[in-house]
Amino acid sequence: MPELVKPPSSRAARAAERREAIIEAALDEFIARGFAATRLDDVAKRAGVAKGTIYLHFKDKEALFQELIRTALVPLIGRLAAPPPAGASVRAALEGFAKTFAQEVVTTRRGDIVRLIVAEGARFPGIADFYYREVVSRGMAGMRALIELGIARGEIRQEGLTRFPQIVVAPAIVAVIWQGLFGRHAPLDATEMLRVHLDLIFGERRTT
Amino acid sequence: MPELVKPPSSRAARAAERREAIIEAALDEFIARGFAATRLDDVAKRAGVAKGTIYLHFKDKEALFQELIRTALVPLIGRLAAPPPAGASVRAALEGFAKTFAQEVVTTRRGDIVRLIVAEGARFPGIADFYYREVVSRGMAGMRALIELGIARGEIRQEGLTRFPQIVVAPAIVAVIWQGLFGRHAPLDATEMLRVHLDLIFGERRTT
Amino acid sequence: MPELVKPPSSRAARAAERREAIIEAALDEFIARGFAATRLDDVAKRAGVAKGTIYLHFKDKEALFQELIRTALVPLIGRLAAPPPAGASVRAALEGFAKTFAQEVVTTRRGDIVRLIVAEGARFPGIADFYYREVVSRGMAGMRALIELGIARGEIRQEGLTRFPQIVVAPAIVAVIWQGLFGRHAPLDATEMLRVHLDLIFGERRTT
Amino acid sequence: MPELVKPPSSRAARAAERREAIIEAALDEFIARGFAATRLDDVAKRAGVAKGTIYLHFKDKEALFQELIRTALVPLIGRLAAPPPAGASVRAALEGFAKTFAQEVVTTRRGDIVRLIVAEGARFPGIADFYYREVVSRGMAGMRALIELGIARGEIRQEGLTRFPQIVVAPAIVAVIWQGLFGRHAPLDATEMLRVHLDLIFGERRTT
DNA sequence: TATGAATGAGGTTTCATTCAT
DNA sequence: TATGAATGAAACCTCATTCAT
Repeated sequence: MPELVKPPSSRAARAAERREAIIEAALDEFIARGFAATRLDDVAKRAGVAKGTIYLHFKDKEALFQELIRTALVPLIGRLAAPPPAGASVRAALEGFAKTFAQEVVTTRRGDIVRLIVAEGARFPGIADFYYREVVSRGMAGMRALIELGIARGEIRQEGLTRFPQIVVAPAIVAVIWQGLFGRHAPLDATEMLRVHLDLIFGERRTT
Repeated sequence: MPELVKPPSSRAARAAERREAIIEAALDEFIARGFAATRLDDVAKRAGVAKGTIYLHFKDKEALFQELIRTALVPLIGRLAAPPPAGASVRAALEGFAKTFAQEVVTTRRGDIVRLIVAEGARFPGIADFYYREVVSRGMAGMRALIELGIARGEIRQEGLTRFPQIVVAPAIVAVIWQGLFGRHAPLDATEMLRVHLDLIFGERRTT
Repeated sequence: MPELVKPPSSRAARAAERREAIIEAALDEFIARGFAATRLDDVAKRAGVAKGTIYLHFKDKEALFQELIRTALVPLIGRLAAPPPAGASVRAALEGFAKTFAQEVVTTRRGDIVRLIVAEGARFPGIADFYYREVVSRGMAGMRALIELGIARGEIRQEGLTRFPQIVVAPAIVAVIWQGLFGRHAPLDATEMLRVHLDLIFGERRTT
Repeated sequence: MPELVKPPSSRAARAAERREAIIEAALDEFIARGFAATRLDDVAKRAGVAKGTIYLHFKDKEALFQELIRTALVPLIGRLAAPPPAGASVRAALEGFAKTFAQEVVTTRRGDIVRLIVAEGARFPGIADFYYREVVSRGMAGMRALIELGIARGEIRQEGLTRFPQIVVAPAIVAVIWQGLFGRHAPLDATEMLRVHLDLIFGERRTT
């Protein structure tokens, strides 16, 4: 009878749960304070484990941070690699993307994660590299393909965009940063801004 | 001949020089490590003063950081509040701005400062507020005026830009961040990107 | 046989021991140097713990000092609240008190504690208040009751003493202070002095 | 024309004035914070001189403190060595002394000085020695002479007091300490207490 | 003689990491 | 595996003292 409290959890499952709890708690703390100012004590408290337990799962504070960022990126990657245009127009695809981004990234913890990467990335080459490799380069590639499709279909005129997909994404990134820095005093209607930006790329819209 | 060693340096002047040296050194350290991870010991060493001297000029580490950011912003503000288009076209004005930005901000310490603000701003409301008040809101207002002029002159078609001058600036911001995070492995031709972006706004260019 | 090294010491017990050691060491240091001049480094060294350990038990130096004083006072309070006269004469009761005080306070660490409170009390209102509430006011009340009893029984003539029990205690206090300041060069026979003082209050003694 | 501002002050007089100001300021600070916690910066500010000036007059912080105490004691010594009874009764002499003490020491800065000595004396043997030599031993001798006179004249019965003049002074000392520690919450009528004490020594009074 | 900027040793406090239980 | 008391290096900050002016 080794399991008195949580019968259905094997020991391994319990360990995984704890690990999850630590990651979750650490994410909150890192977002709130940044890497250097975060105390593992607080992480442990928030995760409901002892401080030493963190070291059973992660080599040290930096390893926790790095694994954290990687874990946190998975859902983001999922989102981006998700719906290819299928039969719809490129504009529709980008509008969908924009809407999703405005609603599920800019003002949510996903946005916090992006801000965290922007803030700490320069100090953690490993993270910047990983982020570039796993998210940015893929995202840029996908965006470029979409732009090319748009050009091929005549939806997009500006051929130069192919070389700088960043231009298409830039307002979304700026929206995330804006929200973090100035959102409190000068909130930004990200959805509407991204719509205007798509109008700029595709020409004045006729539908919503 | 009362001044034997440093002719024009009165004691007050020397103090001002030291203060300058501290700010300069602190800027470098804060850029390299972020606020929390910067050691005042290192700042002092780099500035060539004793640790205690920092406290003659700044109440504490945070005050140093805040004053630093303010001081560092002055030149940026100067750039932004600079000469309005005068007789030239709006496009020419923005091209000038873009060129200046690409050359004198993105890859220089001015860019580092912007990145520092982006990274630490969320943790220092005072700084974010100050930056918004002194730089961002002014910049946005100036940009909006320029956009309106462009629309009035028929150079710009997209009227929605008036509501979101951020769209015009976004690629420049993204260029700064990109440089900091991925510049090492995937350098970005900011000048060219901004040019493409202006093409998007004004239509394909014919002149440079 | 699960306990090989320190049989009765559970982890909690060991922690309590350390706390005790810190208090003990701190008391010595505070007595020797006063609050401001005491170094926590020395306290840690004397207690045989690391500097950081002190902070596991006490919020900061001041909290250590305050808790210390409180802890140190408990035995003193015990002494004072101790034996009511019972059947014996008031003089006998006071002689017992005086003897105890002269032997167990004036020249012992209990006296050092009293001196410490006298020296630092003004700078720590909390301590002065606590000391007044827990020791002085109770002591005065007890002494007043004793004086009243002495007057009722005809042992004491001077009715005014009821209003100023401090007079009865004053030589004892002065003995403590004298010992601390001049004891080295001009030792004081506290026992004899207190005896003379009781003679003053009760009239020339016939018994010892 | 060397004196532009303060014509009648010679340079030496000005120096003496500054020295006086420093002592005055230092006394206030030492009383308020004790020796270790007093900052020479504050002393300088309060004295209206530069920090360095203190070192022109005193070797270091400790020398300032020691000289201070000596200087501060002069008036006290004057009081004590003052007019012997002349023709009046011993009781009258002691009543005069008690009154003066209650009014001009207990609640004034002279009392603060006494408290300062009591608080710091143990840490400064030089001061305790000096104080003992210059004040206490003389005071005790004077008091003993007075007691002997009282005994010779039949005013005082208790011969043992000769050996412990401290008993006569004790309530005065206790009043000073009480005022410093508990005066705020439980003020003491020192004048009345000393009167009761004299009644104890001389027998119930008939005159004031 | 007077100044006060500068120094740097030294103090308090924090916190990542370890390890006995 | 989990705990959390203990560690001690290292950070921030203070302040007595010095010295060029």
